[in-house]
Amino acid sequence: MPVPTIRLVAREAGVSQATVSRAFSQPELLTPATVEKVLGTAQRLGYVPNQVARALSTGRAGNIALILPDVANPFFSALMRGAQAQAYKRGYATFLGDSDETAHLEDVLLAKLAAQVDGFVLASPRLDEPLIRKHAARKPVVVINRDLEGIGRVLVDTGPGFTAAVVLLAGLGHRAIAYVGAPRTSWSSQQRARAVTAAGAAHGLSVVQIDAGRPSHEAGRDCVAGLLEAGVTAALAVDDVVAQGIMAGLAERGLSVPGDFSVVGCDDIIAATTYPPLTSVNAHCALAGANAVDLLLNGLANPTPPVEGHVIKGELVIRGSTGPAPAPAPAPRGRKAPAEPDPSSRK
Amino acid sequence: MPVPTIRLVAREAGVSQATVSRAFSQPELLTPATVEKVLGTAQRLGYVPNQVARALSTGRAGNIALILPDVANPFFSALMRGAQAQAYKRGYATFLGDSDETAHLEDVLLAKLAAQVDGFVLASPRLDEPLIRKHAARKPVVVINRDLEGIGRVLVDTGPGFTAAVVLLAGLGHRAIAYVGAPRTSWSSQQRARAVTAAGAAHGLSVVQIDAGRPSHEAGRDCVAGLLEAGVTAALAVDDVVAQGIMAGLAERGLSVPGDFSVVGCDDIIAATTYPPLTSVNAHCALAGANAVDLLLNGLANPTPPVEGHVIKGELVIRGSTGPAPAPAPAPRGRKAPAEPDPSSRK
DNA sequence: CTGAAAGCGCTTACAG
DNA sequence: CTGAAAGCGCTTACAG
Repeated sequence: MPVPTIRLVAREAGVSQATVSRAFSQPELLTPATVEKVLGTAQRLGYVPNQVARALSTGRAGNIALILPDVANPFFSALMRGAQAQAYKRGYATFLGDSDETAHLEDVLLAKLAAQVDGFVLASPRLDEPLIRKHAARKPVVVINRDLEGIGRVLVDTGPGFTAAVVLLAGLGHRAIAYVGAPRTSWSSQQRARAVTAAGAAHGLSVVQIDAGRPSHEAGRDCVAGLLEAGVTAALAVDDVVAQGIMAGLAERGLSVPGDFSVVGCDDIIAATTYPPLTSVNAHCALAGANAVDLLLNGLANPTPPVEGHVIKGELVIRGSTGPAPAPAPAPRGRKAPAEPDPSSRK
Repeated sequence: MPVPTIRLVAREAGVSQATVSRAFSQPELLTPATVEKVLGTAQRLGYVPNQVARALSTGRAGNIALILPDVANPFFSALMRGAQAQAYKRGYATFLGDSDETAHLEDVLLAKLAAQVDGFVLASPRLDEPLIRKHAARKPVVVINRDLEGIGRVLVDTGPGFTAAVVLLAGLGHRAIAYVGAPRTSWSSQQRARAVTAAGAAHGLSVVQIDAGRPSHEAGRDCVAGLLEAGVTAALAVDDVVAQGIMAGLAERGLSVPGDFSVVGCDDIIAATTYPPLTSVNAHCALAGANAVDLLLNGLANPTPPVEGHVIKGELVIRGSTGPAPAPAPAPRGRKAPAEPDPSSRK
């Protein structure tokens, strides 16, 4: 059963192809009666305008593409959900390109999809700046969490949230903390590292930085040895996945959170579901995705779009993974220590 | 700067459009010298064949669409990752449609994308059978986790895994267990419920069924009251997200896993990252996605594709959320009980 | 308000 | 092995 085309509808409705076309794209040019007649027979025939033909004719594809490093990461799947929903609302379909954290694949995906989309949303691109600019020169591009002058961008400012987290930890008596980050290429991680360093200095905390590599649960777990060696009592992680990994690594060693160690994450997607629930900086992932799509689509509608930078504030959400600093075990001080030996050694 | 078209390349290379076209799509029909000449000038001009025009002309889009109920669910994001990667490998781009667990949106997405894709992968469709068949009659469709005669499908058979889980629990001394499922529309949930019921009967366990509604962390947490009321000592959940929710609900009430209660999940994406790590049935999500794409694409290549059903076995992975049944508290039995009172009440 | 016709950038029988 | 030409299904000035 062949798909009905505009010709068939025109013939059946007794009008020209142009009229059928207008009934769908510019009904205000037609008599209500004509519109109704055309739409009616279209409905009856199951006709839907062919997007491909429309795209070739108008030069507008009605599609956008979202390129991201890893859909399996909750931050990006939440972001993708927000982006896709918003694009759908505005009549656009969404391509997904997963670059597997690779700059090269990102480049290839951009090139391959260019002809089929009206614009791109690049979430946390791993591409270097010149290449991003090259693609942006050919097709409208909005980047998320990358601050490039002259390119539309949505930035989730998690700095204040991380600062608040450091203040929280300082207030709880922690003196030595760590920031566990992703590789240098990540704008977000750099931003968070800076906030932690600055806030730590301001509150007299010593701060060590650890690079976990590709942000994953394993990466978090694997850096626990380093954390303990460094003698810190709290860690702020680049995201919740890494934070959860750190908690798992601590649990493996019999350390409890927050009793023995405090952990802070970021994104706040899985944070409420971990055990214990993570204190985390909310990154408003879905909103970031939706805003990026809006920025892109508004730019398309506008002949000379002003380049906008949209900033979303990420605030701290305090849950159960942060608590008072543990009393230092190796060198107990205070007068009660000698008078009250460890109960476990009593027997 | 206008995008170069086939005409420009033809003129510059001193050949016809047909020759340029062939140089890209069927070079074996041309002299190597001609191919080289054409490709050279194309390269120099920055020419890339316009996919949209090609699609209109050939009727082949070079795209597929993946429709799923919720990208934010780890099962589907993992599946999407596998599908997208495989499609890319075979030269296809992937549209994502998130139906938000809604049959209607699924229907709309199918219709809107139909003209732009060569086929669909429907993961756990919420659509009723007649509508799925309607769409399958127009465009090649492969469904995942839905058993529809005559339609290509990939089924993850988690039945044996759930059976193994029930056997495990029975061996650990549990006598009353629960299956916490999703709504009736889910083929997977029905399959799992059947396996649990059958295995429970075979091993003399009493089995209660609880419907958690839309599978989510909250849904899992919310059904804990019902679980405890029902007097069961273990729960098997439709997926890991719900299982994790159940663990959270138990923790809220001061119950420990697996000490006081055992929990089993399914999918095995987040299972290794929860605390305690979940005993779970591996659903091979990424593989399912990749296989579905292969099935679809192989079908496209084949003039009269044989309808295949591809079955993936899901096996049980035992971790820390399952343990011996707790001794029944209200009616302690055994001779030692009176002789040895609870130590905590001693003081 | 509506229609006839050209054109979007390709592909592909059909000739030669 | 290569070219001229029709056609894919729309949209949109241009007339009327």
